[in-house]
Amino acid sequence: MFRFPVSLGGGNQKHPQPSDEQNHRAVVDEVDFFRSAEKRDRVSRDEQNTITDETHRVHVKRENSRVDDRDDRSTDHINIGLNLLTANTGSDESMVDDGLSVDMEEKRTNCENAQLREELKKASEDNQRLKEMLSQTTNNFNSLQMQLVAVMRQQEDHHHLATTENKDNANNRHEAPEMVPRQFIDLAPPSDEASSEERTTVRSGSPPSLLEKSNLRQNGKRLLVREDSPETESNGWRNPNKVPKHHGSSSNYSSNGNANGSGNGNGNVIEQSAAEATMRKARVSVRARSEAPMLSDGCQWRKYGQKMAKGNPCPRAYYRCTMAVGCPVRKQVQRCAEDRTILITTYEGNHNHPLPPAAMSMASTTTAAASMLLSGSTMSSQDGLLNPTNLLARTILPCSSSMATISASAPFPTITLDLTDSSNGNNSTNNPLMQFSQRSSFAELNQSVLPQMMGQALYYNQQQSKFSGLQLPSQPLNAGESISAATAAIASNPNFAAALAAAITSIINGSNNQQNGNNNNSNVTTSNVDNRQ
DNA sequence: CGGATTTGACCCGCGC
DNA sequence: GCGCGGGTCAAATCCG
Repeated sequence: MFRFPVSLGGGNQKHPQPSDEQNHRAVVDEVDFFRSAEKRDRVSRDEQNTITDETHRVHVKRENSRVDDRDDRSTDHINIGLNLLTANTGSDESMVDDGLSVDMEEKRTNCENAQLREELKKASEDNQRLKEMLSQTTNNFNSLQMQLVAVMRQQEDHHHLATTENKDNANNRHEAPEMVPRQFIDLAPPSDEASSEERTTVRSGSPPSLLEKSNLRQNGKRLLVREDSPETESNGWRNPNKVPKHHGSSSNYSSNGNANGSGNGNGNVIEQSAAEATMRKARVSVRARSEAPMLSDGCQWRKYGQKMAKGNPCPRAYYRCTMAVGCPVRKQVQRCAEDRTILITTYEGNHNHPLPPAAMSMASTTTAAASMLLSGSTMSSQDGLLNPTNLLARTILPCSSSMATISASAPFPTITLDLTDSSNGNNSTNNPLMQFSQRSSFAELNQSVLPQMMGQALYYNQQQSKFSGLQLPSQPLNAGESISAATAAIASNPNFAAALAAAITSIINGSNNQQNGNNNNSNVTTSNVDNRQ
C-alpha cells in the first residue's frame, strides 16, 4: 500500500515520491536481480556438477547452435550460457547433437528461469515486507514514545492534582480559576478516554490514525466530526470516498451529544466545554517568514479548498496530506494580515503512515507539540495569560518571554511556533540564534535532521515540563531513557534551542529562496485560539 | 489523460 | 431561528 523509499535522503521534499521511489525500486530490483543472477549461476553450476557430462554437452551444443541460429532468448540466458560455455570449453564432443536434446535443454532452462524468477519474486516481496515492517515499527515506536510521555504526564497531573487538593483541602479551591485550565488540559482525563489523540494512539500499538479514530468516537462530536471523517474512514481506510463527513459523522454523533452548546447539563457547562475543547483536535501553527506560497515540510499535500478568512485579505488554503490514502493530516496555509511576509502554517492530525526523513521533522514536531498541548503542558496557563512556565516555549525561545495563551472559547487547542524575527533585531551578534548558528554551523545541518531535532526538542520539553526538577542526565535510565535524557539535556540547552530555531528558520528561508535569513526569534505560543488573523 | 487546482456550494457550529 | 464564519465537498478547469 504505502510505499516510501527507504531513503529519500533529504532530497527536495517537494515531490519525493515518484522519482525517488522509482529510483529506489529500480536499485533494489537491480541488486536483487544480480544477486539472483549470481545465485542462479551458482545454482546452475551446482546443478551442472551433478549432472552428467552428457548434459554439459547438450548445453554446449545448445549454446553454440543458439549463437548461430537463435538470438531471441539470448538475453534470458546470457549469464548461464557464458558459464556453461566456460565450463565446457574443454569439451569437444558437442558436435553431436540432435533436436531432441535441444528441446530438453530448452525446457530445462525455462524451468530454471521460472524457478529463479520465483525466487526473485519472493526475495522482492520479502524485501518489501521488511521495509514496510521497518517503517511501521519506526512509526509505532515514535507514537508509543509520545504516548508514554502523554500517559506519564497524565499520571503526574493526577498525582499533582491530588496532592494539591490535599494541601488546599480546606480551601474552596473548586472555584479557583486554575480549574478551568486544568480541566481543559486533562479533560478527557477520565484518563481512560484519553482525551487527546495522543493518548488514543498510545492505547493500541496500532497506527496513530487508527487510535485517533477510536478516540474521536469516544470523544465529543466535533472532533468526531472533523477527525472522524478522515480518521474513521481511514480506519476503514477511508475510501477516498467522501463520506459525508459532516453529515455522516454529525448524524452519528450529533445525536450523542449535541454537545456543545445545547445540551449538556447546565451544571457542568464549563467542564463540558473544556472537555470538548480538549477533545477537539490540537493544532500546531508555525509562523515563519517566507515568500514561498507554502513551506516545504517533506510531505505531499493536495489543496482541497481555499477561503477568505474574515479579517484577513489573504485567502486561507486548505491542504490534505496525500502521502497515504487515508492520512487525516491537514494543514492550513495563510499569510499574516499584518505582515504578509509571514506565512502561517497550521497542522492538524497525525500521519498514519511512514514518513520520509524530510517529513519526519515537521511531523514529529507537530505531534510532539500537540501532545504537549493536549497532555497539559499548558495547564498552568490560563485564559489570556502569558505563561513563562511553558518549557517548550522556553526552550525554543530561551531569550524571550514565551507566551502561552489559552482561550476556552477557541475551537481548537493550538500551539504556535513563531519563527519570525518579531523583535529586535538585526543585530545578529546579539541574537543567540545567530550566534549559535554562526559558531557551530548548526544551520548547515541537514534539513531532514533539523525537523527531527525540533521534534525531539519539543518532545523533551514536554518531558521536562512533566518531570520538572528531574535531573535527567543523572537519573538511572534504561537504554531508551538514556537517549532521551541525553536529548533532553541537549534540548534544554539554550544554545541548542536557539540553534534549532535558527535551523528551522534556515530551512524555511531555504525554501524561500533564502530570503532574509537574518535574526530570527522564535516564539512559542500555546492557545486554543484559532490562529485566525 | 490523469492528477492537481480552483471555486462555488454546502454543511455545521456558534453567537445573537 | 437566523446569519456568520470556518471547513469541506465536488464539478469544472488547468496543467504536465
